[in-house]
Amino acid sequence: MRKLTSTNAINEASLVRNCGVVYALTLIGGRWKPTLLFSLLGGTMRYNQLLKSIPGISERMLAAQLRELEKDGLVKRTVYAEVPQRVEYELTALGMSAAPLLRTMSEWGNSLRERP
Amino acid sequence: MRKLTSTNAINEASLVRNCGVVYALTLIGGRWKPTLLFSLLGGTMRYNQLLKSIPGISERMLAAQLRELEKDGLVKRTVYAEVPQRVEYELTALGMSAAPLLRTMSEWGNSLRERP
DNA sequence: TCTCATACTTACTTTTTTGTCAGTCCCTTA
DNA sequence: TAAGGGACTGACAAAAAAGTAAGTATGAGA
Repeated sequence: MRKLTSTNAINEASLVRNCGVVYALTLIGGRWKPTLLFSLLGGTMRYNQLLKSIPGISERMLAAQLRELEKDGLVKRTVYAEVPQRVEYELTALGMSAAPLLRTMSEWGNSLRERP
Repeated sequence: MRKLTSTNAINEASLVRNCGVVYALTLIGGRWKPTLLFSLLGGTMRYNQLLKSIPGISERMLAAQLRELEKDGLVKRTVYAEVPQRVEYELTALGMSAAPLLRTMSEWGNSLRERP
């Protein structure tokens, strides 16, 4: 749970306000978010499909990160009135707009990995 | 302190290994790192100068984030044999190479901020 | 010897994030 | 009536990140 009046929260809020990078990090910086975004760049996926395709992720974290991405408008969640239940996740236009950024980050990261 | 055998650490390590984005986030994702990088993009700065120019940062966090940036090769620390002590921080070539990425992130972040 | 400036450390607490795991809800078919 | 699939949720615990405050190191000059 977040404590809005902690120094930590206040510092973070102020950094987010003043810095687009920090704000971007709140959107894509969660433990499993880059992986989720990459998965969804490949197309729409169901909850269980994501769960099985991402090694190590727990249901709680999957649901939590998806909820955040949805709240931030990067991901759209669609429930189909079927049995058994079917819920699909896909990137919104905003989510798609992260693709170039993810690519840039990935390239920069990988280039820094290979060094003496 | 880090506990190398926690599920958390294992998950993180595996994500870092498989994903350049996650690796990039370990380099620039700390609370104060984007701000520090932006400050240092403006040129060499001393410890106290950074401390005073970044509202809210504590000495512990400043020193810690600088040490991480230095360990990762993004920042160079130079000690001058003077009295009183003088320590300067500047970006390395690797640190400079983050500039386009920071700009991209900043633009993406700021563009997402303005929405209905 | 005492104080000063600069640049940190260290020990400890609080806050936040992540992980574990059992339980829920909604129908449907046996 | 029970079992089953799919998609979660909740309570609690562990780990990690961040914050607080006081202390250390160094040599210079009063």
